[in-house]
Amino acid sequence: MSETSTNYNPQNTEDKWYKYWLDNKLFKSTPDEREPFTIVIPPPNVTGVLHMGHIMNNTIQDILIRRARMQGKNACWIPGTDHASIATEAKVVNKLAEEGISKEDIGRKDFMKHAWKWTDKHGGIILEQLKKLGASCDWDRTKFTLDNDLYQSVIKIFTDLYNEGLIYRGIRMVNWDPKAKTAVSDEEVEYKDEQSKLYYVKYKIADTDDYITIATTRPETIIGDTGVCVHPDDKRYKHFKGKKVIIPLVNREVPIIFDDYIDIEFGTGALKVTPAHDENDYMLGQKYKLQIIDIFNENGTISNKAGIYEGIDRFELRKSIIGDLEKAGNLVKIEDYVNRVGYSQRTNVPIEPKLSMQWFLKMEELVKPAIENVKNNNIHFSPERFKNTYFHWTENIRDWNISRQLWWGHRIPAYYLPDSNDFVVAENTEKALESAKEKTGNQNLKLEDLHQDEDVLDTWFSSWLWPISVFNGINEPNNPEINYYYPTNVLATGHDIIFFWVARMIVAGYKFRNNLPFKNVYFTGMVRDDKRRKMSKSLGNSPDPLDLIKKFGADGVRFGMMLCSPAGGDLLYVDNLPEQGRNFANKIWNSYRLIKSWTVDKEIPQPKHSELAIKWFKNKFNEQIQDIDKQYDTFKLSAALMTVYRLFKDEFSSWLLEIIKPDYQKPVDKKTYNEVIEIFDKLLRVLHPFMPFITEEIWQNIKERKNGESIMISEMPEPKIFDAELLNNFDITKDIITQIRNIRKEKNISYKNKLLLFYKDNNNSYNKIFDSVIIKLSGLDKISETADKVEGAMQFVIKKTEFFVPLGNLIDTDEEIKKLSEELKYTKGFLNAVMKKLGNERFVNNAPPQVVEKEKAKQADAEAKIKALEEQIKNL
RNA sequence: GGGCGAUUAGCUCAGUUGGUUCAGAGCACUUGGUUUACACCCAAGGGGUCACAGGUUCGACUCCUGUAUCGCCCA
Repeated sequence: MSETSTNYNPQNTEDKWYKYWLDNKLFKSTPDEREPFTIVIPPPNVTGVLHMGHIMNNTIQDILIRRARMQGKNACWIPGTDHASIATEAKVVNKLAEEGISKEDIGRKDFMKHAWKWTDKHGGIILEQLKKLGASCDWDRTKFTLDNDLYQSVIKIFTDLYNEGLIYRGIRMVNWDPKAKTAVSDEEVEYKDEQSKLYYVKYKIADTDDYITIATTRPETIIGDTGVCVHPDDKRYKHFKGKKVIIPLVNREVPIIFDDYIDIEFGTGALKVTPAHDENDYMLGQKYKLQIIDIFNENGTISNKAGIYEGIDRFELRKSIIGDLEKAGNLVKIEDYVNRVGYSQRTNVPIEPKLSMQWFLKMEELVKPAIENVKNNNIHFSPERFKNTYFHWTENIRDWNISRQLWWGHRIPAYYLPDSNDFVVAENTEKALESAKEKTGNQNLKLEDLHQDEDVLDTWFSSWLWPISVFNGINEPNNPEINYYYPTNVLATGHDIIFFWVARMIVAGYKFRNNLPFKNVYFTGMVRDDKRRKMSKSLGNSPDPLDLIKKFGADGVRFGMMLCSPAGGDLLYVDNLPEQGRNFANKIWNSYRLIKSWTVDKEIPQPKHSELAIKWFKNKFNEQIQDIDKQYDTFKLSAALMTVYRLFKDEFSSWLLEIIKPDYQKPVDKKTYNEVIEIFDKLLRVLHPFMPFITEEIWQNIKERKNGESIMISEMPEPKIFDAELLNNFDITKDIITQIRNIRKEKNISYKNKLLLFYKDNNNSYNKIFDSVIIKLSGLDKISETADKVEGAMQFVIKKTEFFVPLGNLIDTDEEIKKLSEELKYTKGFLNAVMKKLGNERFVNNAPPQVVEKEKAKQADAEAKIKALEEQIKNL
């Protein structure tokens, strides 16, 4: 890009520098003697594409990792993807369906070929997109949860846990997703309030003409009923003791049972019991040994078990069964009713509670260290409030259903013996055969005789190992990489997966490494639109991040994202955020252009104002660096960015550069030039983690750099001691300059007309140190002290000092008196409030001495100011 | 139904252990400005009873109780 271009153009620099970083292997990390700083990426779905949430999340990680790298740590950011069992399999199934193929038709082996083909085609796109954002991952370390070593890790862990007796197989009521045809975990069910109906249906009491009426929201499950339950204390039904009822339509005779589980007030106080399709009914069924009739097929249609309606969809049946019940004379009435319905997060169809054979992991013992080490802050959460949610879940932990009825994933290493439900669990087929021979005593057993479990493991059952398995720490627990990089430093992830992933990783860390997986967890919020809706593809309210990068530059997008994303808080995305980022990039660019446009004259001496301004800025810089460090340490990245932003824009550009800027077409002195380049260099470094591209572009140009040098491996400035009094004096200087600027504006006086400034130092408190700066920025001829009032002058008071700017007949005396009187009135009011406090005995006696001292100081200051103001008014 | 959190300027949010830099920032807004780095800019300015009601305290945005509204999690 031409250096004269007044607008920064990111498209000319971003790809260039990313390639430079890659070519010079600057993202690469190998273990060495330095302190490691490790982040593992929350692996996105391998066939997914970048969305705004990824942008925010990965920007945060990149900022942290780039800063650590510049602080001299061995920074390692591991990228990768996960196989997203349900989501990916669903995509492949859909694609095959378009070709008229079902996965059952082609079988497991061929299906897997298709799935891998799909993965190869779409996989990793998201990682390429992250490069556009500037992500400084060590790409040579890219991992995928189905890579051979990661696959083996999962199988090994399953086997070990099984052998320890922590994994078991059992029939359980699971959340069945009839579309994906798999069980999903409790965490993957989303409950929604739904407007529905409550149907009242009467069941005939066997061998009588009596009826009992039940209320249900799910009339289609009537055909699976194997009992009716009432409360033992319910007077209405006492006489039914020992009786049976006839289930309508199917004419099944089932017992009436009595249990105090029943809520007498709800509906009719009589509950139909369907043990196969409701968790509580199942519990009742077990207790009273009721028959279990599973009326559904895997896809949500009616099975042949009930004997009627076979093949009809569950929701179709709900509609049609009502007519049938009415015809049969069993329908009593229908009421409107709001109830909560569980939906599968993956496929968004209503969950069907279903009994099925699943694999479970016992969690009760495993979770204990995970609770303890968050409680004692070994693992720190930011923001801390997420601990509450975390404890609530971990302290009420339930066994984890780890099997999924899918093919895409880690296949459960359980091998069934011939014609048996008995099985062996082993890491590979050879070992399985060995165990099987042992178990059966049949030495002639062949591999073909064994049948491996058809199901795969929950995707999270591989993700929970991620911080360990990316370093191959499961298969080779003592390899140098895992020993060096683990535990990792920070995990940055959305708070929505605190249970799915974060908690389980902590469990895995302690179980398999006896050590925490990460020291800090930075929970991000959700990216929402201006109406606070979550951004999602289905709503169509999310911009394409790559378009944004094209439009505003990666630096601009990163800046916009970070500026408004407090830890854990939601980010309301609007277009003017990256726009602000782009504008700021442009500001930085123009500061560079300004400095580059100066010609340097070695002969001229450094002006006083430049020397002072640079001295001031260095102190300001150190003060601000201290703040920034504190903000980083507490993960307040938005605040840190804001501090850098204001430091650059306000202090550097608007004050320092304006002071040292040479007059038009005049050269700058060598000393000032060198020093401002040094300052600029440091500012760029502080900015670099947030805006890596523009800072590199300018950093490479402000000085001669060697090939392979880069700002991203330069040293991050560290906070040094600063002179607070000097900073304070400069603030007063700014006040004075602002006052004079206001006078110019008010009286319409051009900067071409030089002014005079007099000050009357009443208490010997005015420090003249920055006078040369005031002269330069206010367009003054000179500043002089005066012992008396100055006639025909604009006046103002700062602290205890009176100032005069003589303007002769331009002065409107009445106007001035009015202005000064207003300030006097305000100051008197202020003093009044202070005096009231000091006059309060209880305040003086009870408040700590330094607070009282402060009030007294306020009093003295206000009194001095009042005196000065009264003086000025008298002058007029 | 249970739990957690929020409510501060038009918008998005800071406000660390109650007391001068505690009423703030950015954006938006208003006014003025082509003083040759930047109009993707500069300078100046307006704007809040800190949701409401009580209480504790010499003193409350900050602590306590209650109310209202909203959000999230769990059942």
